[in-house]
Amino acid sequence: MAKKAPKSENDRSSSTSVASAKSPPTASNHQMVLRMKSSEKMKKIAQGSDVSESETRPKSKSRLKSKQKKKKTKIDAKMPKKPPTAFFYFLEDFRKEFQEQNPDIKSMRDIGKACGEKWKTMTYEEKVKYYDIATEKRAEFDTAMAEYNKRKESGEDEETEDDSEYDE
DNA sequence: CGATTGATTGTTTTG
DNA sequence: CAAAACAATCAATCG
Repeated sequence: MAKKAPKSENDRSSSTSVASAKSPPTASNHQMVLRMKSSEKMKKIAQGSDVSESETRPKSKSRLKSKQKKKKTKIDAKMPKKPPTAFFYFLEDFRKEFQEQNPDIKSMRDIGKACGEKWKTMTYEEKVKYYDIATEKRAEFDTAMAEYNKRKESGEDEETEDDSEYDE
């Protein structure tokens, strides 16, 4: 049911393979552990693990304070930027549809909310599609990070500190 | 006029 | 291991 008709868009080859494939070429170390954990989590969701309504909602305190901007983690001359997550990819697609279905909506905050809800309703298979893309992206990112780490180990005396980074 | 917030979740980063 | 931060996006708003 609800089997999304194949859009004959097999550019990504068999992406509907679900978790069967799951072949993360990564093998860093601690990172791998974390990644594996993620997989476990997904499995949990796939099996449909109840709910967890208690979603800490700090309302606006932490969010406000956080402020996505503010390079606190300076250092980053070569620090690879974080690639968009699966959710973001989904957003890209969803955004277009959402705008078409809701041309009245203007901002993304509304879309984001809608996406979040829909995202939760999406099944693992559907999400996997985006996960796959994100995974690929991360693979590239991993390489970049390897160099970044290397560079750091090689000689990170200046910490890529160009100018003055004395607090703000 | 410019920069920032705002909202979503997922990965990244660092301690 | 855990928590904080940030990733895109774009409209609206503050200064």
